[in-house]
Amino acid sequence: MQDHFTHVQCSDCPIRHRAVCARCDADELAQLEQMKYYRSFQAGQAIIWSGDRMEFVGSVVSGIATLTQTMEDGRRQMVGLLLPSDFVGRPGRSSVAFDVTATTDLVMCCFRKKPFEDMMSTTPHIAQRLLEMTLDELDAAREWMLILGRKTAREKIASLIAIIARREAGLRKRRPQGMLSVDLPLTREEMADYLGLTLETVSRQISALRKDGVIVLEGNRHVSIPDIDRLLEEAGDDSDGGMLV
Amino acid sequence: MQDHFTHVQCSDCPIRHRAVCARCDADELAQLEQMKYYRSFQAGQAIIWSGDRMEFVGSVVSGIATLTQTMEDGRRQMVGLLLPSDFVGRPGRSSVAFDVTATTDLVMCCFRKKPFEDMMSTTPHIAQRLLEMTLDELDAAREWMLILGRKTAREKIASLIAIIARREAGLRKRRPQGMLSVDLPLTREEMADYLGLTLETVSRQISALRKDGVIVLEGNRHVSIPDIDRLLEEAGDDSDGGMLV
DNA sequence: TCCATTCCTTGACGCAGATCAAGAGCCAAA
DNA sequence: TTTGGCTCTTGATCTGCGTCAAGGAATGGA
Repeated sequence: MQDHFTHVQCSDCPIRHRAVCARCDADELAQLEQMKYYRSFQAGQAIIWSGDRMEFVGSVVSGIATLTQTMEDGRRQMVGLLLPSDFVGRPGRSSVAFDVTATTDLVMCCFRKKPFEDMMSTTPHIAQRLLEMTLDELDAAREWMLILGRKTAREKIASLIAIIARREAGLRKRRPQGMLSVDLPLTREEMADYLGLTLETVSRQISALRKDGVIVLEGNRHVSIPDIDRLLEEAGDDSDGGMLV
Repeated sequence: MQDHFTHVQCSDCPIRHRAVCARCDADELAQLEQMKYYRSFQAGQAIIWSGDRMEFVGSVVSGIATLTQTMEDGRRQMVGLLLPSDFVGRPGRSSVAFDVTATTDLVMCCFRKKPFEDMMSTTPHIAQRLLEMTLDELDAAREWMLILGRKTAREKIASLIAIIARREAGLRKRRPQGMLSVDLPLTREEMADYLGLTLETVSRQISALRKDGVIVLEGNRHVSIPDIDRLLEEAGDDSDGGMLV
């Protein structure tokens, strides 16, 4: 069931052109090839706990992970959603501030932290790409803050579906044709943690969007979107801001 | 009233050791010195509008700016708070996604975008420092997401005061002695935009924290904190997480 | 000195979303 | 086939915060 990835050549890697190594040339890739190793995680398994000493950094190759923060009384907020090619870990700091958890079976391409940091200081291509990725994440976090702070429950759900559709579209090569459709990679509870809601409210709002014809459900997890502009309108986004398609 | 900053030597600059230029050596500083210029903004004045073409990047030298996002119907969320030494602008992208506004009189040290980008690609010290600063901002954004998504109004206010106290403490050299005290650099409405609340709720919760002795007000803007641990407890933070003092 | 403006506080009331509760659908193990 | 464990849906009720409204305090300009 689970891919094995005992060792894949970087040149054959599915995330070769999107990950931290995207700008590396053949020499640099060979150097990374030396220090990398693959690691698999099962759905639900912790990758790192907040406060843990972290001995590696790396990229998600396949599967989905979440970054969450939990308060003492159990309230929980998701603060990052990691798809293939996303980077895990913070160079220059010994521990993480958030829990990282695999929500599906997942494979990571790991680098031991020290050699990677050393390489980063001598190889501008890596630091440059990591800066670019971090700036993108910061933009996404800020968009997310608007959702958390100011949007209604219905708008939050519509926004989440739009975001997932956009990210899925970005990962695939081909243009989506026909009706746009998305597999939600999260349970209702995880969506609630993403959006600062309860799982009951998530369920109710999904039902409401379905009744109103904004989305079509096939099973619990699969969503078709008859009219993407309608969805973006429900999300409260500028009609042009989507840059989807 | 307003500082003039016609031209300050980098070596005398108050943010020399915290800004994007922190790691630059004398040569690199001389190069930056060539391309920099100062620009002043009045309280309330826009620095850049969302979507504008941006012809410069730069550092806040003195004063405070906010980064905000606004929905079509006027709902507004602050997504960044810029204090002296913070960086404005995104290398490698031609426009900004957020409104940047001076909330006090403010001085920026600006670099024209193109020469700065060119220098970044040849001077690792700048890209490295910018990466570090961006990672810090991302951490702050994620902490903020927990506040927006899961905290109560009272916890939000306590968290904001704690954050401002922490950042002010970071900017000053000397250890604060005696009772910790903070000047709120924001109006009630700006605090509301920061926290995803209304200004009325902000006002009510500040009054409540005052009545309960968690904070002491002197005027509307000045807050003293008799017991920082009590404040952090009210903020819902781990007692140890503060790293203040 | 007076007035206008901006910022802040406080009260009354309503509603969106939380909480509490029950049960349905689905899958895997017994 | 039954049982137990998830995940999800839906209903009833409660409550924290938003909304609407009025007025106070501070500041600056005429």
